[in-house]
Amino acid sequence: MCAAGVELFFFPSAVLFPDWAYKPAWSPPGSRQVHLWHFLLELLGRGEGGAITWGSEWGEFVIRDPERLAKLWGERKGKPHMNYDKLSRALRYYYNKRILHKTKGKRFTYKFNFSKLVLVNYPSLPTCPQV
DNA sequence: GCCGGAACAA
DNA sequence: TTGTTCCGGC
Repeated sequence: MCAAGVELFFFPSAVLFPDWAYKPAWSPPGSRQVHLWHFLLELLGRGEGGAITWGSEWGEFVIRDPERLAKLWGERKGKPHMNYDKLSRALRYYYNKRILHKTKGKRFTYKFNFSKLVLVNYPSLPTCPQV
């Protein structure tokens, strides 16, 4: 079974993203770098509130309060001057990495590529030819 | 708003 | 290597 198979096996039509999927497989003692996609899944998983929510499609999410989300992200990273312009630039770098892509036409709306996230989080899993 | 190049930090 | 900062362009 490859990673995409694992994804299909463990992902039914659930509303929330499973806990194991966004928890780092290994815990670096002390200095763990919190990645943006991990932070977003944290808030989405908690149903944090107005800042960000799941969208209509599977893996799609909508940023309801961009500047508030940016402030939360800035607090997490110790970057007091973070704003949505800079946060969204980081999101755009995910396009080529195939972690995210934009839902065109929908404002503040992006979509996760979950199978890619599984590969990033669990590199020990066998890879698929065309993930 | 959204895109992506460029310089830079960690 | 993952963002952060800045920015011209559409």
